[in-house]
Amino acid sequence: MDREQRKRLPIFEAAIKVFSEKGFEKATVDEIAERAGIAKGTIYYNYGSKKNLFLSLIEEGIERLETAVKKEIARRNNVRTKLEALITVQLQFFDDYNSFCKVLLSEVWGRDTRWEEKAERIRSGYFSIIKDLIDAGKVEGVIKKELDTGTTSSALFGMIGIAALDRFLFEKEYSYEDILNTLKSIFFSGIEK
Amino acid sequence: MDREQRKRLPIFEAAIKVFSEKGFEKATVDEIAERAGIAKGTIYYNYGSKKNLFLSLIEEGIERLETAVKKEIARRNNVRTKLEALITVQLQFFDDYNSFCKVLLSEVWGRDTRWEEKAERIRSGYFSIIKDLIDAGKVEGVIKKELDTGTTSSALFGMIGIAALDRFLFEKEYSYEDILNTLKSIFFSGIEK
Amino acid sequence: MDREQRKRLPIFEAAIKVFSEKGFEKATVDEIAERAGIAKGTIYYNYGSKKNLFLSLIEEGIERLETAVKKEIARRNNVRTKLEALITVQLQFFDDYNSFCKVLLSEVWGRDTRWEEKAERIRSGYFSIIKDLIDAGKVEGVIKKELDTGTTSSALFGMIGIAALDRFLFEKEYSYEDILNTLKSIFFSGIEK
Amino acid sequence: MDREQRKRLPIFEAAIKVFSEKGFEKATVDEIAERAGIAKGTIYYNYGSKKNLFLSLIEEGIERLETAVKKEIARRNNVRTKLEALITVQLQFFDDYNSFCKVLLSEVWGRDTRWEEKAERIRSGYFSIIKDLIDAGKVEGVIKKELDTGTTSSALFGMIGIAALDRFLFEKEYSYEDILNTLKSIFFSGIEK
DNA sequence: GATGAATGAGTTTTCATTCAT
DNA sequence: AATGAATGAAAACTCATTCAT
Repeated sequence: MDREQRKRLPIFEAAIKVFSEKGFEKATVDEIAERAGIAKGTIYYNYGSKKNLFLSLIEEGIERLETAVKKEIARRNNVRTKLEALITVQLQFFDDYNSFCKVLLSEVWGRDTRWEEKAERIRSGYFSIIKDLIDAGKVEGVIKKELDTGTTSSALFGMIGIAALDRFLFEKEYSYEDILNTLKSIFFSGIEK
Repeated sequence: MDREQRKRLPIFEAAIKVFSEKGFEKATVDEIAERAGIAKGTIYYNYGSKKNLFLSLIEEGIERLETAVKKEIARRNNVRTKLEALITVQLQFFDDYNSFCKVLLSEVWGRDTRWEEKAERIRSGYFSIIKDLIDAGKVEGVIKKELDTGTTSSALFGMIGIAALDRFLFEKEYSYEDILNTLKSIFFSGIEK
Repeated sequence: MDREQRKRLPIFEAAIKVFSEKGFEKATVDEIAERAGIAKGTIYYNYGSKKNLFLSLIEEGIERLETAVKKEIARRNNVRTKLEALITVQLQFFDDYNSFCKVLLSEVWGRDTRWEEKAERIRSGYFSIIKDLIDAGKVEGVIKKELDTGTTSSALFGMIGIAALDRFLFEKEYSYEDILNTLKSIFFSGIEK
Repeated sequence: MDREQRKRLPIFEAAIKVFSEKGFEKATVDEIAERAGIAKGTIYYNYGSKKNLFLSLIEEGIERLETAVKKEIARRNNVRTKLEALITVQLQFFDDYNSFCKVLLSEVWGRDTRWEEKAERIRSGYFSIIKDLIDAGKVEGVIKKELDTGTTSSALFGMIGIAALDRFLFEKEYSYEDILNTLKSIFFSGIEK
């Protein structure tokens, strides 16, 4: 860990927690500083502004997701297994970082103008991975050509995300395996017998 | 329109706009009042608090969605067509009120503790409609029994919601028909050929 | 009871309660109206303003005290028994209307400029009764001439008032007789054996 | 004066003035800040709330009174002179800080529930000093045993307080010596010849 | 006479940001 | 590099008062 990280890391972790619990607006820099055990000024020294701290967080989070997804995808050699891997990794990510994902969904997907280009870049960056897979599947002939690629991609992201959040946040008990199998089953072959 | 509505309606409409544009926290009562063309005190006289105004909005919105969905469902006589109707109505609703739905998703589905019981009641109220249909389908034998009902319901809600928002908010051009058909196709028979 | 009183009385009683519980500033016209079971406008129709309602209350209260005191004083024929009567009546009054007296002490005696002439007239009106008795006592030769009349009067008012309030408001149990005897004993012959 | 005091002191002094002139409710944090020559936020940074600022003031004031009283009491060796000292110090205190005392009387003694425990602790703290002296006097045999201790204590506090305030606030001219002697004379040997 | 919906000036409080140390 | 006291703009909310009905 380099010198810069020594201060940045505790801030990062405290920020995730506070933003998750309170949402962007309700979270205060004071509380983040206190939980990180550093002075408020230090946050401004390192990140410049609350907004920028938040964006760094989101960026870092999505990067980790992207990295994990891309790594797993690279290890498979057909669209079907690549998509299965994507679902598994994304679900796992939502499970591991569900409070972060809550923020992601409500603050980044929920808004449009507020986070401007940066949020938009983050969003479309991840989506293009899915889109590329869908398109590849059409070319390979394993995915129905009549499906709209954009809709299919966001539908996949949405079904995993909302289902995951709903399970992880609102239900006390749930079977991770059941969720995963249900999602795969629906996405690949639909609900009908 | 009775007397009570004379002042309440303009507040309602202004509130929807402002909350949609800014989100709950960023929206100010001052702006809502100004846009409604009434004094700020009038909002407090009628709604008691900003939070309560927002909740009334959400409640009214979900009620309209529920009413529309239930009405269409009642007119069909099997699970497949009922679910098709639900998808159609929900997509239509997201199309008609997309800025309202953005708030809905980010403020009500995005948070847990913040809106407490009322938001929770609203959320689970709508979900139980979907769950009942899924369960009925399993009984009828047209839906795979191995699917987890809860996951299936939230997956459906999520795929429609996120796809709709993504299309309606971020894309300039989109085909409503394509989105609808894609969603139905995925949900009922999956993406695979 | 004449027509005017039919509306004024319930307002009066509700006002006493609310002002006593909350103090002048914290008391709201809304609450007074609600407790009186009439519309807010009616209070303004009858009293013109919150301040005026309050002042009417104080005036009426002091008038009752003055009347009771004067009546008892008139029935005695020497300063000693007149003063004893005054102490008894004032203590009784503070016991009967202790919440009203709390307001009296804190809002009228506690302030100077706020209630201006009217409060001042009320205050000095009651004080002059005591002063006259003290002076008469000096002339009669039963009261020490070296005592400052003004100081003696306010000291008497203060010892009764504060003692009464302290007993009636802060102590659960107290003996009315003990308080009365203690006050008389101190005022007439001091604490020393 | 340490660093903390550099900003706290001007706030303190401005607050005393404003609260004394207006009373707690009518006083505004805006005015206190303006008179202290600092920003409004600084008051909240240092005291947290208007209520807390007020309470700190009262606490500090009573502490000074208590300290002064205790110091003088300790220097005397019998109840009579101790009580004389108490009367002198309290009267002096009311003379020096009469505007502060006005607030003290109306906001702390006038209310019950509003300032809750803290105000109650302040009140009973001071009263127990007087009570202890009275009880000691009874034991010593110099004070009449038939007097109720509680009533005697509050009567003493009340006669000094109300007399002082009445003189210092409402009369243009008064003799400090006359007031002091009159109070002592009444309290120890009563008004009668 | 009585009402109560509407008002808007005025208050407390919060908090991101700055900057002297 | 790091700090944290100070700031001030902005926001939610209150409530005495008015006035059309």
